[in-house]
Amino acid sequence: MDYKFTEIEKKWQDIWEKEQAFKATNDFTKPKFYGLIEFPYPSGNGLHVGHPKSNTAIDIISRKRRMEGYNVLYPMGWDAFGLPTENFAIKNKIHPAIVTKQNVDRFREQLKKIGFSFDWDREVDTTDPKYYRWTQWIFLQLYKKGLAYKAEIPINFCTSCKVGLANEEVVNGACERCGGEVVQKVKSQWMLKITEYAERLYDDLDDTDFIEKVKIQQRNWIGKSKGAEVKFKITGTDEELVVFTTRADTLFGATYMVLSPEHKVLETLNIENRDEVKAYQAEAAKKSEFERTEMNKDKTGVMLNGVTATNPVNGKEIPIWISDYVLASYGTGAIMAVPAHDDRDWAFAKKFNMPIIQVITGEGDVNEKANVDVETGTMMNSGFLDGLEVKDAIEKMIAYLEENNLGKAKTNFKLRDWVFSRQRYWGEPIPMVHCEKCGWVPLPEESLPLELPYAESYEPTDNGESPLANLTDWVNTTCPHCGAPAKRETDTMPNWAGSSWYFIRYIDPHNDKEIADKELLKYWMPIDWYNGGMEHTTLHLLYSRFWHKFLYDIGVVPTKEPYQKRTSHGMILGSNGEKMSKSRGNVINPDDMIDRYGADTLRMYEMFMGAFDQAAPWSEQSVKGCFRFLEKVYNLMDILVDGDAYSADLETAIHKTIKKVSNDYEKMKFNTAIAGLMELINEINKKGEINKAELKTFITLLNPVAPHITEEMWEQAGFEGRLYQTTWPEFDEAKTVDSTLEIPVQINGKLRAVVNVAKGASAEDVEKVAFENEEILKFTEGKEIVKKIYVPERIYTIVVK
RNA sequence: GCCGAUGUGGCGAAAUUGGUAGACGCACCAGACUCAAAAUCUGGCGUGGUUCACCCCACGUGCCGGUUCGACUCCGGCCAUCGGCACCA
Repeated sequence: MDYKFTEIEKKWQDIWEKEQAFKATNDFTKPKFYGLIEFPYPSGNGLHVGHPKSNTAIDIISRKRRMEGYNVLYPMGWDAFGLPTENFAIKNKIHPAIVTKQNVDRFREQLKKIGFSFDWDREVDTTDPKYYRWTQWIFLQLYKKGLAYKAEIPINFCTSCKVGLANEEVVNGACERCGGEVVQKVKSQWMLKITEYAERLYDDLDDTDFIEKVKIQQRNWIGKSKGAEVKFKITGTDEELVVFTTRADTLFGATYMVLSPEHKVLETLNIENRDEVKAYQAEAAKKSEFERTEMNKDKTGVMLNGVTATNPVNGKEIPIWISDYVLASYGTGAIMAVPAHDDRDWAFAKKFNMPIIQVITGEGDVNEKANVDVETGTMMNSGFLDGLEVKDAIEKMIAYLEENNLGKAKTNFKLRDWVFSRQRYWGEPIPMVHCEKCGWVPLPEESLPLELPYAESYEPTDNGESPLANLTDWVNTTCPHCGAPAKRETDTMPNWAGSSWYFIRYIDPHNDKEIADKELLKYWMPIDWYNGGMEHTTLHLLYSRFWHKFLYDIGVVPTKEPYQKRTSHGMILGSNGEKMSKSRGNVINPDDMIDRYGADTLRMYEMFMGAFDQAAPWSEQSVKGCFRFLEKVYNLMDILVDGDAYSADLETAIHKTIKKVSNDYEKMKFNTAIAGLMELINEINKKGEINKAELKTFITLLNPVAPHITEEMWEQAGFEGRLYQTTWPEFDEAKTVDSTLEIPVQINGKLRAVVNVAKGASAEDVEKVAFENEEILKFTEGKEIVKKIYVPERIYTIVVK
């Protein structure tokens, strides 16, 4: 029979839609499963082959869960605000809303053609005012709790996109999106205090089932360091300089201090060489943060003349420097320099002839090279710490500092607050109004959504203002507080805003009273399984966890964490092994694949191509291999015979396969699950017939991967109801083992024979058979047998001398 | 520099976590079918040696060493590739 995949796939997609096959019900009596994949950004290029990889994986789990009796929520939506759409709109003079609609329609159609079991009734779109009403609402809650604030800060500014960027969006000094040059620019920006949640974002990872890689990357990004703050008196004044150090034990080795050029205290100090300092500050300000970190080989700096500090533990007077190797944005913007045990301080000390004092024992001369290998060691030149082990010395020093009010234990994070303003059109308007009298005033919640006004031109302005600034009719408003004339905020939100909570809206997408119904949230949260790309680990994943924790704190959501489990798929590379990109000309269009081989083949190939979490190159030859397999599957209809129990000669193979496929799907080892099904079909074809019971199990196991062809076969074979409504097959552990076993026999670790024994044979049984074997006798005759080892059902080993 | 991952046939890979290395698929080779080709089916397919052939033997999972009856798997030391972070005190 001909495998007419186009016809079959269309037929079943229509039936599923008509029957609302994958609708999630609010049936609280059933256990729930909430499966999620990152909703796509509907770009003009259409669906990428990477999308189906993630989607199919969770689709497989979702389909399996339904058959296991779960109430499954597997939704889809659109993360549609963002720069590419806006840039496309500017270039082609089409309104971004229209571009978005076109792209969404295309994406939806493409996704439907692949047969994902999404509940399409729950579609969300971040650019829909009914949706972003709640994005704005969340912002207002953040504002009320003091977690959103406006600050004049140097931001990363992309000279090409003309937009401010979060630290996370700057890659090697360039804009993450366009690769344009990023410079520092001081602007008044809305900021979100993600740093207030740093500790919890770090610690609560312990309660999740995220894959280890994701946890580690998040922890590194949050960058927790335990240490101490230490106060240094500025000699002859009452002023103090506070530094942060992770190595309080090395305080006796601090021979000078360094301040960042931006340090506030510099304004008030009585510096003799003020001009020199000013010149250095100006120089540093010109450089971008990237340039400052790039030029890290050569240390520069200026010593403050006429100002010194006192080392609090030994009373020594030490000089103070400014240098751009000290960052204003981390710790206190000031450090104590311990050149003997820090590479950077050492390089600086060498260049400017500062004294180097070794305080921890170790090999090598600290005058030649800093001794930084000081996790262990004994204190020296350190007064009351002398002779202590490093670990104890840190503790003792911190205790000493606290007792004498010279400092205290302190934990610092690398994570910085989230720059939330964008000077762009295509984003959620920030629902704030600036009044001369009242300052920043939030819009009343009832007035939301604050809709994005229609604009003729949405090109960024040259002065770095948002295009909304040109819409004076919209900008000019009245103060919600006092009624006086006021101006709206013209910056918009970053596109991370809409994606930071979308999974909440899926639970109750049409609710116009609240973000989502409490009972429903209680039932559906948390998300049981979330799959997505590693590239979102430090951006989307962290931001959405932050918002979720905030919503938890104000009683909106019932769980501390949004995602119970997070997994990550490997990238699909072009057939040349390089990243797929238009410029490399190695892009595969999923539509082509569906036209030529069908959606089931596409789905199956993407699951079969390699380990799920690893990158793998595209191979059209292998796509054909999967197609051939599905043809073979379809041809099982030609050899179908009656039978309502597994036949004796296939029983073991089937039980084995049920076990393997069930386990492998759960572990996302889709490639080996499929290989298992291939093995089974090879065995069936060797036999030349399959009975109905066997077919039923076979197509049920394959269904999550290839839902269309299997549903069609289900109908053709005359099984009752629909395959998507059936239950997942069970296996009998006892029947997964063959009745006779092939036991390899090794002598001194080398395979010498394979013997057959019955299932459940004892070591004595195996020994008996083994020593009847000619090969074995050949190698054991006349030798002393030292040892015999039997690993049940695995291997039999003889050691001879 | 730091953190993480990876390294196995011509290629994508697998190995129940210490127990027959290379399952499954691709490519390739041979045969069948065909006037022929495609498709399909059957068989072969790590390297080397030996043999008419079946058999058999040795070697083989990035490199060096170790533990073990037995190592892709564990331990120690390197090398390479790819990600992420990077003057974070």
